[in-house]
Amino acid sequence: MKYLGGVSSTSSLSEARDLSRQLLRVAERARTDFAGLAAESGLTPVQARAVLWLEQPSTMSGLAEHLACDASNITGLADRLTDAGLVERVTGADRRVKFLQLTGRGTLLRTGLASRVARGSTVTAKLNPTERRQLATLLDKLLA
Amino acid sequence: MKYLGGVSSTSSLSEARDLSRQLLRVAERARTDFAGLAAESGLTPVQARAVLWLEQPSTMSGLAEHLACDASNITGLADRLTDAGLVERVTGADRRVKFLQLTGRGTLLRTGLASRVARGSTVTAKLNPTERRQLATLLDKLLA
DNA sequence: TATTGTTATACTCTATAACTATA
DNA sequence: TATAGTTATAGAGTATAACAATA
Repeated sequence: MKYLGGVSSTSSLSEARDLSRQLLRVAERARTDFAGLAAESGLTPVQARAVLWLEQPSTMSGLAEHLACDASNITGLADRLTDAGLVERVTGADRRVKFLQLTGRGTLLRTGLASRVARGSTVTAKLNPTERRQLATLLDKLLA
Repeated sequence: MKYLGGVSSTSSLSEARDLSRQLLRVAERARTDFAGLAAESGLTPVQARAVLWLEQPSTMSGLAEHLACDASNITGLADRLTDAGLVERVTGADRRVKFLQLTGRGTLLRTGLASRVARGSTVTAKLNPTERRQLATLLDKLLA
């Protein structure tokens, strides 16, 4: 940094670095919170993401895309969710395709998990309405 | 939601839910970005977190605490970083304790990774200075 | 031939429990 | 006895490659 000259360049650089650190810490916190909520439902984080995604039935490759992982992993994931009685495979019209669909028990579990994710977020607790609006705007820009 | 009555309750609930979703998406993005930067250095995300943490030498249990995992995992992690030539074990004054210390190559890699994490963040690119200050304030409150 | 899902394989991360060396 | 690290074991997530069934 000492080679960069201007004071404002230097401070904006370290400011950006600190902001990155903060964001990583918040991301870590969000990850931990989510893992805790998943565990309360007896699920790993990836299983929880899968169950939340399955509000509508999804092909296995669709789930792979959502989870951003190779499609070959979905076989085992679906097996474990099936063993837990949360998911069923339903063959599609194109008989190569299998849809994953929540069972009744899976739907119940998903509903509870989803509401806990919505309520249990650190965000809801620690920010007032104005701050939440501000944050939503900023997050929109980050995701744009 | 239709059983909740007041409009403001309803909208603040769905607002909180949307905000949670946004935060999870940002966290996911941050996670993906970080994994990509780690991979550019030939590291897994956990290995990258370890290397970044080792700016100062750390005991193995200290690293376990930082990574929020059981201490038994650090043996293998340290082995892999050692095999990669990035880390050395140094026995402490209390001869039960081993410090993990970056090698010269590890230090070089850490420096590059750290600067890419700082610069490569989605944050720096997409927000102006005012927005970054706002975001920093809000993240502080989330982490409080 | 191309696509969907499965299987086989290998590596990493993770936890628990039993162990060694040291304090 | 207590602590730091290791080893053994097991389960889960991840990728690549080869395969079967279907289109």
